[in-house]
Amino acid sequence: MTTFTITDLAKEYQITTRAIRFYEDQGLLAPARSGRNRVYSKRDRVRLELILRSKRLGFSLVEIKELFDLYDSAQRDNAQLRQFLKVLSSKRVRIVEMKKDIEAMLSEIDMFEYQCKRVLEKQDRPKEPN
Amino acid sequence: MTTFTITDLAKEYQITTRAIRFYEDQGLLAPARSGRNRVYSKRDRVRLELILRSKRLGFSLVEIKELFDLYDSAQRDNAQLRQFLKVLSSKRVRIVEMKKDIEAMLSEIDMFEYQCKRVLEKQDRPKEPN
DNA sequence: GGTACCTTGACGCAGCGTAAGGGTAA
DNA sequence: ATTACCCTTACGCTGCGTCAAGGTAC
Repeated sequence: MTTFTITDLAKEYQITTRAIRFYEDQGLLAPARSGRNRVYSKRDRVRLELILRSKRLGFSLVEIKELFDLYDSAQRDNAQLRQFLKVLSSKRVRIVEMKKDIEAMLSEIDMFEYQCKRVLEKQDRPKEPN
Repeated sequence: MTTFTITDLAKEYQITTRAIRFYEDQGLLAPARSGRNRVYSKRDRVRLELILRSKRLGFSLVEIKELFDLYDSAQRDNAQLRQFLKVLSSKRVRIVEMKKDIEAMLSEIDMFEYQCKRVLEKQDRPKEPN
């Protein structure tokens, strides 16, 4: 079994060990222990990846935990599985909204760049040299 | 001149007046006043829109303020304009990264949905009819 | 004199960053 | 004994939400 230490994961994902411990505090991770030390499995690592991506997309830790819990209980409970599907589709809606924000932002950046560059060009050649 | 009250903007963008005042505290907005009351111009509204979109994309208020300040000084200062262009392109990099996160997330949601639905179908028809 | 706005405080919560102080294994 | 990890505890900052307490305009 491949396992990881907390610093392994911290380095791999460019975060602090503090953050990883905090996710555990909040019930998002539950690594095994070897004495006092935390030992992370591949499954823990996958969870951490999901946490980080979700966070980058603006989801709160509470939200992420709810999804994890729902997913876990959906393995045994059919009603929970249907609920999980519902929540998933609502997340999808939000993500599609974000995609729109991203497109809008990119085109705004394009516009700003275009305008700035025109200003600079004008100043480089004050009188258009025919 | 079209102007807006703080509640106008709060309602339009579905945020609290508290948030709008907070952006002012942080130097991101500087509405005119009519007595003690804040009066927002179209330009203020555009700024607010930019703030909100940037925030939804995970930019910090400090970052947004720096961009605003840079943009303002770029109107007069050529070096600042070049600096502004640099910062813009770094923002673009981050946004493109986010776009990848979004695509990854969407395909993960697709996978989860597909798997869940298969489980449900199996349970609806325990023994494949025919 | 309501009610429907506006104002300025101020306290509280989330999500960590950043030491502080200490144990453990090579 | 130093280096290189690991641990827990705790205080501080950001970005507001949410009262509180009051002023102003119709």
